[in-house]
Amino acid sequence: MSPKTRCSLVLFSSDAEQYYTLSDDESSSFHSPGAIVSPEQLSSRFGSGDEVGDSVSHRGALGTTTVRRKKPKSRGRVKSEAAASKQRRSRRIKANDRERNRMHHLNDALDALRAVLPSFPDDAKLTKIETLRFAHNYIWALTETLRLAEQGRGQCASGIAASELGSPQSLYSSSSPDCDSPQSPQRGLMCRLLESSASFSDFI
DNA sequence: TAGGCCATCTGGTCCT
DNA sequence: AGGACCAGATGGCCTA
Repeated sequence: MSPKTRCSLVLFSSDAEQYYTLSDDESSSFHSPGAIVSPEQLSSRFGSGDEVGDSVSHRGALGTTTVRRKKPKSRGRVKSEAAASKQRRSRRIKANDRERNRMHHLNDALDALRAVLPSFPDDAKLTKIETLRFAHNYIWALTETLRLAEQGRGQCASGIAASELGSPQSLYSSSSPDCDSPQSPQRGLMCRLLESSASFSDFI
């Protein structure tokens, strides 16, 4: 499935792989939805973490001492609240960025999993839950195939009627495979896979 | 149009 | 303090 176009504002950071998305109220202060904003604009909007902090630490022979900067007599509390707000916003943006990357990595792993699962040309891309269920049942089917092969029965590659194959959707089912049923849909599909899937044959 | 799927944001929690 | 992980909320896109 191709990435869907989103209407939220996308911000590019210095890292080409990273971008930020702002909520509607945030993006409204920039340009129209979908506008690209430079890192300079981003930092001017939210500030950087370096701006936060009102004390300086020194390391000396007697240990670490902290020298507090003189607070301005006026606006002191207002400024610190603003700085704290800026810092929270900065942390939130960083956390959002990490979370986005984390989910991208998770999706990459799901794509990798889809790539090793058998599929047919006319099949639509599996959803996330279908991929996990398919993988679960596929592993079960492989295990069963090996077990039967070890028992020397070898009856799987031929002689399975089409009516026994079951729906491919059955592999996406959330229900556990029926390990005791000799004619389970999973087994039928496994036979179908054995006969038609080159990648699966390579795997075997 | 309702429902499914998805990406993203967000706040909370746990861990280092 | 900051990062990883999680679950809930939200809104967009797509399809029956």
